[in-house]
Amino acid sequence: MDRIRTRFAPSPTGYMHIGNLRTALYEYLIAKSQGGDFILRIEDTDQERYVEGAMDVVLDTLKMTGIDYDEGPGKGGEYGPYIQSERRPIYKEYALKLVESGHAYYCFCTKERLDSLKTGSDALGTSFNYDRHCRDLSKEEIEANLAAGIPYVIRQKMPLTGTTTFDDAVYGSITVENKTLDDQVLLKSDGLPTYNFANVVDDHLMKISHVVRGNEYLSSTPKYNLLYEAFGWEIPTYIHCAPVMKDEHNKLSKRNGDASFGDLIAKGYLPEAVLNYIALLGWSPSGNEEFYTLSELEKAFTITGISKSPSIFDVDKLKWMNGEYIRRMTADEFYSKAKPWIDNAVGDALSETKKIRIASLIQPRTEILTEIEEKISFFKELPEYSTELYCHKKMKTDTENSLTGLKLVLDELEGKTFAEDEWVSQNLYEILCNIAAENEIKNSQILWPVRTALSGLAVSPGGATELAEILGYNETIRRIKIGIELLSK
RNA sequence: GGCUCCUUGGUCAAGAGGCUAAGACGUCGCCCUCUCACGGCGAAAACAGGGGUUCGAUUCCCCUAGGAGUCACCA
Repeated sequence: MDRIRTRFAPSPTGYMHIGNLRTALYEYLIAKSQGGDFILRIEDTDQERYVEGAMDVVLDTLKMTGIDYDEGPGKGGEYGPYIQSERRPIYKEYALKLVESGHAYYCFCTKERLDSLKTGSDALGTSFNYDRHCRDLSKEEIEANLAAGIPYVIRQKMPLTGTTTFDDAVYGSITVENKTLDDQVLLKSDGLPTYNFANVVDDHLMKISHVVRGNEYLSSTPKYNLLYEAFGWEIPTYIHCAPVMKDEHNKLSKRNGDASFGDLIAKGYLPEAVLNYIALLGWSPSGNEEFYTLSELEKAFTITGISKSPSIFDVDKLKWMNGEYIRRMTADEFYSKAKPWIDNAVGDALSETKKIRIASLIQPRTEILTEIEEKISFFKELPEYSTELYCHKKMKTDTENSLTGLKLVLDELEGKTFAEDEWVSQNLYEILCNIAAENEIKNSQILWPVRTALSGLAVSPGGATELAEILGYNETIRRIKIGIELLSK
């Protein structure tokens, strides 16, 4: 069997679509799971869509996710160039070969003629097919038109009868009637190939063995097959993937304002988590394991696990998985990822040690990195809060006993000096619980008021004594006094 | 509209003639607990509908319904 070779062939739009990234992933995995090659080819034959810097988006994404290509722009390879606009002369040459062999023909129809055909078929409510007006022009007519410089396109000459069958590794065998196939344009009047034609030529020339793409191409695949046959080329294995959806009816798309890969990263998702999640969107491993690194995926991936029906992108599950990745990090790893966000939230107010302590508190409470800031900004500045916060049914607290509790704590702590190793959560916890015991009240009637006074929030990343440790003695006393003052009004 | 494809819980999905129809997210409940989260335990929740084939269909076939894709000198 020949070497497995797959390719990712994005058109550079400056937006890394999640569906495209998933296709790239599958292409990479199919190749790598068999020890094959993964090629990057840029399809930029549509000059109108040219976007500055768009190729960098593709390159950066692949780099960030670890999807490394063996051949492609910037890397070279045996079958370059890998940018379609640099391959221009190739396509015409192959189109002409098809004309010679009788599988394609010159078409000199004007835009106006085609438009009127189209409006005619629209009126009938039927599909538009080219009426094959130029299909059987005589050699003389063609020569004359060419000599006169009349613009032309080259069209594929479809068989008029019979059927064409192709096999897809996901969808199985699909057969269509040849008479439903349009004599599609292969070479445009500007001399550039259409996507369908360039794809076939490039895939063959680059020795692509497995063509992986969205299932929107399923219906044009018979035309591909006919092209391969006309050239006498070996037909690749087709693998069509169902789309990634935003909801039941709509694809995930830039038009709908849906997040691109870059957007997700900016929102605080980790590239590994995103990759892991989308690997599972439309593909299922043989066991129940859901967590895979890229190299684990390379081992586990199988084409038979790809599903036929569309998958809805579930942000909730991605979030959960991202949180799971965060929780599985070592404390050091998490701190280095979280540091920019922590710095942003608390500035220089706290020492490095305190920040590390904060990181340890928020690590199990963070699903995406962007949540960090709002969770910890109270360390820097006590928010304004309502005394309602002191009332908690389960803690059996109200504004009155909270005031009492805070006063007891203040009495106990104020004026005392604490060594550094004494002002720690564990020790403070004992002190506070002792206060409760001595006064025969519930622990919660001390702890809840203190936690509330220190955070000014209904929920906080840590309990009373953990917050106190980080805030330090002075700030703790200050915030307790503020609480007492508020409750005394 | 023609052609092609798809259809298991709210979501991702396993299952390939006989199963109490997996697992995960989410939801809900309980436990743990200095709030919340983490963690632990548990619950509710699905084979689109109708016909066949078969001793037996989620699984095979047909039809219906619903959905998607495609029908460009766009990719």
